[in-house]
Amino acid sequence: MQDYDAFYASVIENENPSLKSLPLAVQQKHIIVTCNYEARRRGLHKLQPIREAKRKCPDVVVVLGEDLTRFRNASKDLYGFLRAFSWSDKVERLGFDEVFMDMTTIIDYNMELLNCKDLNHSFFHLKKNDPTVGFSYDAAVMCGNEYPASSTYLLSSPLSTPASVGLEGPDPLMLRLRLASHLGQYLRHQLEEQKGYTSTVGISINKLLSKLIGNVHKPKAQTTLIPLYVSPSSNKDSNVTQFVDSHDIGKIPGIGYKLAQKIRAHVLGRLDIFDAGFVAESTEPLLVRDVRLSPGMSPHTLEDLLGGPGFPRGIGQKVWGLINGVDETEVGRARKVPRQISIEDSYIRLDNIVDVKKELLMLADSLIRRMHLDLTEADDDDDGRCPEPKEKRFQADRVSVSRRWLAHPRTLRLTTRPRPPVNPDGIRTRTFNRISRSIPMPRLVFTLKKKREVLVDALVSESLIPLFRKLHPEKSGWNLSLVNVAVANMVETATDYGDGGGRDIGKMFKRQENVLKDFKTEEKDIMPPRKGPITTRDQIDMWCPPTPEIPQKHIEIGLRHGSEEELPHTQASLSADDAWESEGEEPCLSDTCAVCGAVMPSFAIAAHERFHLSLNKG
DNA sequence: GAGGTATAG
DNA sequence: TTTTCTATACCTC
Repeated sequence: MQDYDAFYASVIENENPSLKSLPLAVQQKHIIVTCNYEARRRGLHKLQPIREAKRKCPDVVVVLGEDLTRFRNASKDLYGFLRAFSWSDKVERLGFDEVFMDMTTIIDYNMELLNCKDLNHSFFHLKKNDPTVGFSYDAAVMCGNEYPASSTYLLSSPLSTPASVGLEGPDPLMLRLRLASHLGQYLRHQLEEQKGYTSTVGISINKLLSKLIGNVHKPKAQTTLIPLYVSPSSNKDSNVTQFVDSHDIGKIPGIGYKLAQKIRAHVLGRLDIFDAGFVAESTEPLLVRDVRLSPGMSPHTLEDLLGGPGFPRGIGQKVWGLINGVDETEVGRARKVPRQISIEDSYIRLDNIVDVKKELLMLADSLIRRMHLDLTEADDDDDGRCPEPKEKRFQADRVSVSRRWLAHPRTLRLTTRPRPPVNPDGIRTRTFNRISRSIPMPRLVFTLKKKREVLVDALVSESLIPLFRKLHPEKSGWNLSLVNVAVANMVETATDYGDGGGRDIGKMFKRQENVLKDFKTEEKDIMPPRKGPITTRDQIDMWCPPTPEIPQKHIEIGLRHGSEEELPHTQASLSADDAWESEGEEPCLSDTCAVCGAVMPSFAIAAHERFHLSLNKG
């Protein structure tokens, strides 16, 4: 696991390097959301009220950070940078500033190339096909910090830990972790030199442990957790168990506020026979060790204790694993588009429809900007996803000005957080809850031709205001502390060529069929009945270029490009957009051909692609 | 799909 | 026991 040090503050510092030596804090509303390490040295910390921060450190530089655009962009950039080092694409972002990387394959490869006779002069290979790319390192030693600290065993064996050298030579796991530590060091240096960001890294055998171990030395550092299992006959705990045991139960990732409360109530409640009610409310620290060793503790006990509404099934097993240092969850694969996009703002008081509409306009505007940024790409061959090297591709002699959708969200959602109603008698406040209403995404917003302002106005008056009325039917009496607008439930457009290998038209066809199923149901759901019968033949004639015109060779070199010559994008795009705009007339969903990238109504896709397939065969 | 809960940074 | 502005996974209906 890798995380960028004081991320928001680092982004600001990179934009304005003169700030680097000063105490710097990033403000959202009335709090400091994060601050650099100089500010932390002076007593500032995350989520601190600005008043307090300014009192403690009057010369702190405060930067407003409610607009997350620059942080999001920096995060994306760094993520892309790190992702390029992965061979498996198992690179998962957690928030804006943390990245899990599963480096198993690259470590495996380098383990095999290791010369056991001369570990000191090893070369770490970063590319399979180019043996010159990589860096020199000493595979006989760990790089960076170790846990437990290396000094605890250096006395007995200067080059390796007791566990790493047995009768049969170095422990392979130990060796793997050493390689990982050098890779971690390399990545941190690259990130700093090429991108200007310092980071801290935690290295271990699963997500849980790599995250926890990364916290041991910060910032600008790395730590590797050495499993160091003692002999099985011994009663002593492994390093892993000792390490996890020493954490507070609530500090374990995956065990949040609610779970920690329940576990505390259970364990402390049994220990303290007096006044269980008081203890149950307690927030006093409770170590993982005390939970693990508490009487009757087992996966089943935990399932009974923790299972229930709001929690996933198998939570008992999951938590049991966590408190034993076991975490089987895979590092997620890099995704092309996010699952959802949401924009929100919080308010001191928002209690009338005029202000609400103003806010909705602002939020909707940001949302549409973001949809264009994150859900579309340049409609251009050189978009970075094409697996062919540049030279092999056709040089596009046209200017690419248009964009195409990578995914269409199916759902639009509005959520609000009403301010807890003040009951006349007491301070009775129901839990801090958000409520939401959602509707199918209005297709108008997928138009790329209209001015954003037009789409925003339509979205607000035709969708968001009605949603708001559903949430808050009363004309007054409400007071909101937060409003959020989100799009979710993405349906990816099947234009993905990037499976690493050659273009398998059959495979793409299969994928496209799956997506089509999706659109077919949608057609059934929202398309009005047709006025007259449209035959399959009609559709083919409308959207398929004549077969004999395209030479076979042309297709093989550049499928998409070749076809675009027959069906120029601008024309296809125009037609599709026209379809969007003619609301009542003949509305149809637009889609993009998986083979050539041409845009056309989704009903025409299947026939159009069959056309490609027949070309490929014959 | 719709609405909610929990967790994370 | 929540501040901010997000994002994800998974639950029930």
